[in-house]
Amino acid sequence: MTIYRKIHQAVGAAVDEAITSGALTLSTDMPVFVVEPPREAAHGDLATNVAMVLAKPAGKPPRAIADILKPLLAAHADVTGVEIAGPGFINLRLRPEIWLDEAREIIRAGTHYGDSDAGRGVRVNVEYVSANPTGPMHVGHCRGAVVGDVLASLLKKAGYDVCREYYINDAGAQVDVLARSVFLRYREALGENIGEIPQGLYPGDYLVPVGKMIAGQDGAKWSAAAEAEWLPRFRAIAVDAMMALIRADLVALNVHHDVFMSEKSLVDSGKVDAALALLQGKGLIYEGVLEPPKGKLPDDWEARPQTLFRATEFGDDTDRPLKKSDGSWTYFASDIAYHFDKFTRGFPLMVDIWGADHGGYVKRLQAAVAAVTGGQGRLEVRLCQMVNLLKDGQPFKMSKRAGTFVTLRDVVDEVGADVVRFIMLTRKSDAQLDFDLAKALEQTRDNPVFYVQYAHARCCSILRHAAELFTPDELSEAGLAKADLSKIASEDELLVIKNLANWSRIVESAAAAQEPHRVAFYLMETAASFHGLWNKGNDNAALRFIIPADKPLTHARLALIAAVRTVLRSGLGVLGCQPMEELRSDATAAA
RNA sequence: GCGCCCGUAGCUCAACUGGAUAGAGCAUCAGACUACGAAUCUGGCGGUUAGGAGUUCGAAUCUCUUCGGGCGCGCCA
Repeated sequence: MTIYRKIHQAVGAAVDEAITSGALTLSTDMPVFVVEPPREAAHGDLATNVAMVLAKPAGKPPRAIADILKPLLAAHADVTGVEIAGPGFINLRLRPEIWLDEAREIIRAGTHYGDSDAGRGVRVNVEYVSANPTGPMHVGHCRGAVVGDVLASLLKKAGYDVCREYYINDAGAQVDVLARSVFLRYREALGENIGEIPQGLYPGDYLVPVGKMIAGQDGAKWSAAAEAEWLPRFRAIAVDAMMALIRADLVALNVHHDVFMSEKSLVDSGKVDAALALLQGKGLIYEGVLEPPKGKLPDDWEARPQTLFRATEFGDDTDRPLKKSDGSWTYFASDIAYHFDKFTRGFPLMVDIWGADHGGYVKRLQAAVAAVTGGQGRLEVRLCQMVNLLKDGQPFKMSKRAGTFVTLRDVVDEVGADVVRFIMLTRKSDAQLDFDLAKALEQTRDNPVFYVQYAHARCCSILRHAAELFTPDELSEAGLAKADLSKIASEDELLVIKNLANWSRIVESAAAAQEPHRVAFYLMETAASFHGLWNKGNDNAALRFIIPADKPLTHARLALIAAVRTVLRSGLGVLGCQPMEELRSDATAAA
């Protein structure tokens, strides 16, 4: 159990005791309170707001409640001091050994340190990327891919049962366009001069090998055929080929999925019809005419009756069309079916990662999920704002093969997957992000990736040097866990451990808020606290980690270093970044 | 016109979801290497949290409103 949880329980027990003894009477249920590190380290080890949240239910001023709880908390074996401060905070001081035990626990747990059961095994489906299978991934997909991938890892670490999913939009009109584009490349492969790629088709030369492949397999049998004859085959082959490109891009970015769900398979299996029939049965579908959209009116707008979903009954601003004028389902309709399918596969909680340009779509799909699951399923959507790609402050253009856009591969080739991943998380996802490829490779303080990697490499460097004084056994994790940590006495060192002990709280709160960027910020903080400690040794040689004349002290400090390294690894693991053993030119990733 | 997101130090951003004196980096000023990597660190300067009103023990955070920026607004996905 973490220190925070332990003390949280102790505070809860103190309140219960006060209620039992009659000192406190609550008019409502016990409110939620927190135990957290105080803003000022001088205020103690931990602080709780319990007296303030109890003020109303107990009908007493916060400080009076704190006075009642103070002696009860002071009696706890781990508490060495209780102070009441400010409007009614209760500040606690703990035995230093508590923190030293935590350092030992970190080394023992390894990168599993920080694992939490807060998610209680709830099954959650995280859907991300879901780029259309019409070409390689472009830079615009980067952020959502990383945010989704890291959020999934974070939820898993926080105790959720996570499924990572990709939705293949292989049923829409854009796949017909893709097939026609490939057909052109097919004729080209047969020796025909196709000239310029017409407007409206995909011009990228990544389609050239697909056309060649079909020409190689099928010969000229399609060249004079009607579109209706060749279209199905070209669609299928083209989608497969594009998904192969996309999967390779995902591998390059170290992004993983458990399930690739095909929209076409959903349509073919009748699940769209079934889901819509379900809504029909609930009386939520009707034929009607929508008001024209406010603001600028589309030129070809005309009022006409449509098949509509009563989204307004579930909080949307207007009812939404389910069928196109040609009678086929809209994308919205198959999306309803898709999310209903997720729900029936056992995911009461669904998280979708979308680009901000889809923001207007959130309400209607949440309305649909509420309707089709009878309120049992919950959809949450995290929107990712745009990334402005720069190099030395100038907009970055590369587009070596794709025609008009910068591919994800261009970016990964330029700076590496680890850097891309980390930088994508240096802002909360609903804020715009400038990504300067030149700065991302700088080895300076203002490059957060480097800064964190440097801290990890420094830990490794110290442990390498320690091999001159200690046996491999003594430097193993088991050996370091046995170090006499009571040698660690300085406030600076304890502060570093207190920061490490925050890791599991960060995991829980970042997972609850679905904000993976908090992990990146925490790692920067952890790196800063460690770099600070390291430099204390410059001013005062007695604070250096390796003191050859005092092996027990050195061993204890090495254990502290190992704990720092462990938490950095654990955090980098969540981010999907490789921790670096060294950052020299011959740098290699940790095994 | 409507909806969503956003507005915090000169710049780029945090603030553990309502907590204490709003914190970091960059820039700027003043300092620290006979070392385990100074690619780092220590300190100073810098704020009416866009403006106004409200909710309560307490607001950057919640509500309303004004201003400013971004995205979206039938039969694209």
